[in-house]
Amino acid sequence: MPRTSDKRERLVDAAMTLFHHRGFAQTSLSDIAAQSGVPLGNVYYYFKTKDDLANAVIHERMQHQHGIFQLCEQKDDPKGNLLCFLDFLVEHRADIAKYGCPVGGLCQELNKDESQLSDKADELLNQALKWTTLQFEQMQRKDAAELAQHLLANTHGASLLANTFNEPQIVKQEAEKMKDWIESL
Amino acid sequence: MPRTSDKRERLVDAAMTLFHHRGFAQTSLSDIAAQSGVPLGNVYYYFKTKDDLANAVIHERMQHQHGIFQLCEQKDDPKGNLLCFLDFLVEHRADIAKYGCPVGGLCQELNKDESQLSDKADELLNQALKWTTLQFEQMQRKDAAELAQHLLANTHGASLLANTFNEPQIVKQEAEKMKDWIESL
DNA sequence: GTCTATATGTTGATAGAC
DNA sequence: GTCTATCAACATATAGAC
Repeated sequence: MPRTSDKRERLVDAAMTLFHHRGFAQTSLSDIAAQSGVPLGNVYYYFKTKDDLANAVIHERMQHQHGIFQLCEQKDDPKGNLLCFLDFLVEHRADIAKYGCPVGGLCQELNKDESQLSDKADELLNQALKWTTLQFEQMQRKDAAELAQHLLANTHGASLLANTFNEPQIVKQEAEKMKDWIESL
Repeated sequence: MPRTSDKRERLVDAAMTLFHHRGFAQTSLSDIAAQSGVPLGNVYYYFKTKDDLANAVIHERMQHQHGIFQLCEQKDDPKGNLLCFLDFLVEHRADIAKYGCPVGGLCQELNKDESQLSDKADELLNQALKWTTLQFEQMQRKDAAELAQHLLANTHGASLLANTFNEPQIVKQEAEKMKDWIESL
C-alpha cells in the first residue's frame, strides 16, 4: 500500500466542483465518491463528517482565491490590480452564468446553515473584501472600505443575474461599468 | 366539513417563510406541516409534490413583489418610484441581513436545480427587472435596461454581503449610493 | 376533506473483513 | 489503508380508515 495517496485530493476536488454546480445540500457523499473514484465507505477514512469535507473545500477555495488575487498583483499598481480582477471575472463569465459564483453560492447557502460552516464560508468573502479594500487604500482613498464593499456588491449581484438569466454578457457589462467607475476615481 | 379551508394558505405561508429562512432543499414537508399546523399526510391533498408547493410559493412571491412595486408607484414619478423601492429595502435591512433576500435566495438555489422550478424562480427576478426598466424608460432613458440591470445587480449583491457579514447597514449604505446615482441621472 | 399509519428510497455514517 | 455490507434516521410520497 502506498504511504501517500491522492484520494484525499481527489475527494476535495470533486466536492469543490459538485458543491459549485449543484450546491452543498444537494450533493451527496455518494455523488462525491463516485465522481472521485473513491468507494463510499473510504470517504470516512479521510473525513469524519460531510461538514469536515466542506471545511476542506472552503480551505481549498481560500487558497485558490488567494492565488487569483496574487495573479492580479503582478504590476504593483493598485488600480491596475482591480481592473485585472474584473478582467478575470469577465474571462470566466461563461462559468459564472452557468453555475453562479462559487464563493457567493457557498456563502448564500451556508448562511442559512446553523453549523460552524457558515462562519468558515464568510471568511471567503472577507478575504475578497480585505484584498479589495487594500487596493483602494493604496490608491490613497480614505473611503477604501466603502468602495470595496460597493465593488463586491456589484460583482456578486451581477453573477446572480447572469446565472439566473443564463446570460454571460451581464458579467461583462457590469464589469465594464465598474472598470469605468474605478478609472474615474 | 367546511367547503373552504385556510389550510392551503397556511401551508404556502409556512413554506414561504421556511424556504426563505432555511432554503428550499433544507426545508422538509414535515417542517412545513408542523409550522402550519397541518398533519403531514394532509399536505398531499393540497399539493401532489414538494415542487408543486414550491410553485405555489413562487407564485405567491410574485404577487407579493407585485404589491411592493405598486406601493412604490403611488406618485407617478418614475425617479421617486425607484427611490421608494430602495427605501423599502432599507426598511427591511434587518430581515435581509438575517435571512438574505427572499427573491435572490430562491433564484440562487433553484438555479442549481434541474427541474422546471428554476425557470419559475427566474420570473421573480425578471418581474423586478421589468418594473425597474420601465421606471428608467419613463425617465426617457434609452439605456433603461442597462440601468435597471446595474441597479438590481447592486441591491442583490448588497443583500448577499449584508447576509454574509450579518450587517444590515450594508443594505443601507449601498441603497444610499444607488439613490445618489439615480438622482444624478 | 382529514388524518394515521406506513411504504419506499436516499442519506450520512459505522462495522468489520482484508 | 481500503473496501463491502449495512445500519439508523430522515425524506417524499401513498394507502386507506374515518
